[in-house]
Amino acid sequence: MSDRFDPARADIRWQAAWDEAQCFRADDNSPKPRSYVLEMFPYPSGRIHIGHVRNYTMGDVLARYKRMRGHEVLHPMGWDAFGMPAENAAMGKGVHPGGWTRENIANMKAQLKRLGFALDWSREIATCEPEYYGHEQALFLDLYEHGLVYRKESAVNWDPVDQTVLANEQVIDGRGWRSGALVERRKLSQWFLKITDFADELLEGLGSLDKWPEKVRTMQENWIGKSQGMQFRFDLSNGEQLEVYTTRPDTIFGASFVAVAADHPVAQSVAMTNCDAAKFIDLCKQGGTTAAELETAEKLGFDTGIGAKHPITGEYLPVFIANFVLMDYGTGAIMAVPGHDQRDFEFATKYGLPISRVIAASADEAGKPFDGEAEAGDGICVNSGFIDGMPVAEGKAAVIARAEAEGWGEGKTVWRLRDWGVSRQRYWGTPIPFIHCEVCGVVPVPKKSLPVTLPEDVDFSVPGNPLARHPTWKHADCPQCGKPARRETDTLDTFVDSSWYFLRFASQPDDKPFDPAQIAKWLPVEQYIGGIEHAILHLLYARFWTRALARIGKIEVKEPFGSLFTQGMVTHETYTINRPPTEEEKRVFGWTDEAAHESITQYLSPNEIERRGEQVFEKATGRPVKVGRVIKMSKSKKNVVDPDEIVATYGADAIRWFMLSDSPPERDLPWSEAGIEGCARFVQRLWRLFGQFDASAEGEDKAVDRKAHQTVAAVAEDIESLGFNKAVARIYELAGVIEKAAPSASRSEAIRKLLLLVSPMMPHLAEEAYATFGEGLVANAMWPEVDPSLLVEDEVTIAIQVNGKLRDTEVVAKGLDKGSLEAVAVANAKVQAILSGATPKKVIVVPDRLVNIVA
RNA sequence: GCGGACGUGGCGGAAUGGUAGACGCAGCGGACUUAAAAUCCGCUUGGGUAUCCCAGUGCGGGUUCGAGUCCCGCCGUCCGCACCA
Repeated sequence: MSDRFDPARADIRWQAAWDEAQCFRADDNSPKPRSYVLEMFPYPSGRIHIGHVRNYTMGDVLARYKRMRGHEVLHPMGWDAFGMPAENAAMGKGVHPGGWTRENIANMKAQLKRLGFALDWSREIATCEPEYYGHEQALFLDLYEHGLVYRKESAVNWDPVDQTVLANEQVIDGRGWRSGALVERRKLSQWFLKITDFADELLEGLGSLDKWPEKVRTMQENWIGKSQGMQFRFDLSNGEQLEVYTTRPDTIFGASFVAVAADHPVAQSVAMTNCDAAKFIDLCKQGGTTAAELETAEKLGFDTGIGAKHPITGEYLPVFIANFVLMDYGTGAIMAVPGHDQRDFEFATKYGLPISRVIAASADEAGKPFDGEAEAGDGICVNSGFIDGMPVAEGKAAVIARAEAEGWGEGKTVWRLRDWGVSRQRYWGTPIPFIHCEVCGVVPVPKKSLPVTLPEDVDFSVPGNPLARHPTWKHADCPQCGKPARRETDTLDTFVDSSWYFLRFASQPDDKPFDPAQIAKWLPVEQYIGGIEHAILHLLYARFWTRALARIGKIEVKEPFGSLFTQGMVTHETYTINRPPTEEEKRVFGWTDEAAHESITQYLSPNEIERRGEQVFEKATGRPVKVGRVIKMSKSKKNVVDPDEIVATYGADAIRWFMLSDSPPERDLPWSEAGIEGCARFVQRLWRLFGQFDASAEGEDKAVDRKAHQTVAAVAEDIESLGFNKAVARIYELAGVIEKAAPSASRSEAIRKLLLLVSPMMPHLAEEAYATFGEGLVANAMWPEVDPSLLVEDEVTIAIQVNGKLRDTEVVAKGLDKGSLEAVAVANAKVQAILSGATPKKVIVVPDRLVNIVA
């Protein structure tokens, strides 16, 4: 065995050996217990990001570990290959989205291979290939046949200059990212999936997901947003009725005005005759469509002059059109209670409307003024007629009961969850398989004609949807009447692609999306791993899609992901230097010489800096560099590192080890050059240790045996709970113990165990060393057995406290009874010194842990 | 704005309500070496009148024999918000 482990040679050698032996190919017919380990598949942006390395290393360790425990493991990989970046590349660089994407996939696949992941590449899928999206179209038609797909009008961000629909991320401060034009909300007829039909199920289902993080379940619960409230009607002064919904019927006596959304029919009809109202509605249409934008915008309103008769007091309340009322939630109209809703409070303050208290902590506080903000909390009803004195919950029920008795309203459950709009006015996505016929209306493409494929010859020289302006593609004959008709030119949201890919991984027949029998065998995914940023949308859509397929009888499984883990981001320091502006910049930005002394802050990449002791300098110029905050790696801040370069310098095992070390996997992991060097040193340290394996060594070393068995048991637990950083710490400890131990059979056996323990984490090093043992591939080895009798210690160190403060420790036999422990503690010299003859008031004894003497 | 999380040495972190700082990184000292690298050994929360004592887990309160952990109120940071993936 050579003294140094050479990753450059070993990585390639063992990756080839695994390929050759097809170690990681999942056998659909295996009799072994199954484990489906899945990491969220990547968008093929071109290069693997270090965050991917972290994600896939975690999954890989688990997959390899499960194999060692005798499981048949499905660990697949694919590409979420549709989406905007490919179109942006097409517009920016003049390349075809398909060519660009496929090239990226080839590059990233090679990068993943260099990291030595135990993936079943025979099941690789790319969502942009007709072999995948054709099946998606078929599933979409199945949902359509079962009434789960429909069309309705919905708002999009419209760029009036580029004449195109913008994604939310393309709207910056209310303006289009390319044109700079003020964005408008415009309505288009679009395709929707009836996720709201499943709102109850999706909410209920969360209860069974006990292996999901609590926070993700809470976020989904809030997102679905079930609320029980009251829907009721105001009689308007113009003779019409206005239906409103409220979650707080208990505050009805505090209503001081009524507000409707800008696109509410009442607002529209006012606008017909009142041009100020029409102008106001136009004003409301400015800006983007995101909730954050709508809710942080200044509260604006327009008094329609209409009065709404309060159903209990009979008083007339003014009706406003308000920009903070959402048409999509409830009825698009609200009763506003400024005292107990912050938005209403701000609005009332601005427009001088009454703010009255109807909830208070107690009856005596009925007259208490507000402290500059609404009070949304609990309490009892005050100034509220027949519900005075009732707690909030009781007040709600009483008001609903009265409304129902008098016929002007009723209790109603309302969901925050909206139906899923899947139409995208873009090229690089799954074509929606429908045809618009003037005679027959909207007609599905017959399944035998699937897939509807994207045309290759498209023009990205102007903004907008290339499908819509393609000269021939959209012309198709109506499948029903045969007359010339028009193809749907919208494509599907890419979240649809990622809502069923885990099913296709488990089974991929040519003639249908999947084989239900195989789905039943592999699903649910035993462990799903990905970023927290997918906590709501992707995970909710995938749950919905799975349930929808179950409801229409395509599969049995209802929840796709049995256990979910959300990993943290990889972060890095930022480096900046200040430099004076160039002549060019002075000219372009119009800086005068006086202003030009203000220097420009420029980011540097980790490659462009060097450390000399504590200080950091720019390599090229030697100027001092300012070290900034540790933040998420991003291209704009240049604080990125390239996994390929790391692998080339330190080897795959070192970067894998770094990804698992130190930070708990759910938290952020700060990348550091020093850290990766430490990992590379540990790889070599293990190599030297493995080289000391001596099958002929004799003699027993109980302490080493004990440590080895304890570590095997603990690391197994840590891996199963994805506590990789804890497993890493234990492996360091075991390595330290073995290094200090004298040669013995126990020591050699401990070295063998250590090798097996690290093999899921550093598979190349482990193979290289295991090869010298002559026992085949470690990838096919079994996890070491644990002797339970070696797990327990016979002595323990207990803490001796006086008044909860540590004063000493004592080593005692494990399991010593309370009385003896108390005697040991009281006899302790330091305790005696502190007590100085006094009798303890009380003694608390926790066996094997501590004794606390209360003096 | 709404929803969700997080906060412990110089840094990443460990700690079923029971010895705070395991383990790693960085740093310092030493051994080996002509020298360097590599490797090995030791030290490393702060303060003090230093074999000992005091303080200490973002801040302020509380529960408890005992709180990093539980409760209440702040402060700070991060993530999501439906057309980024």
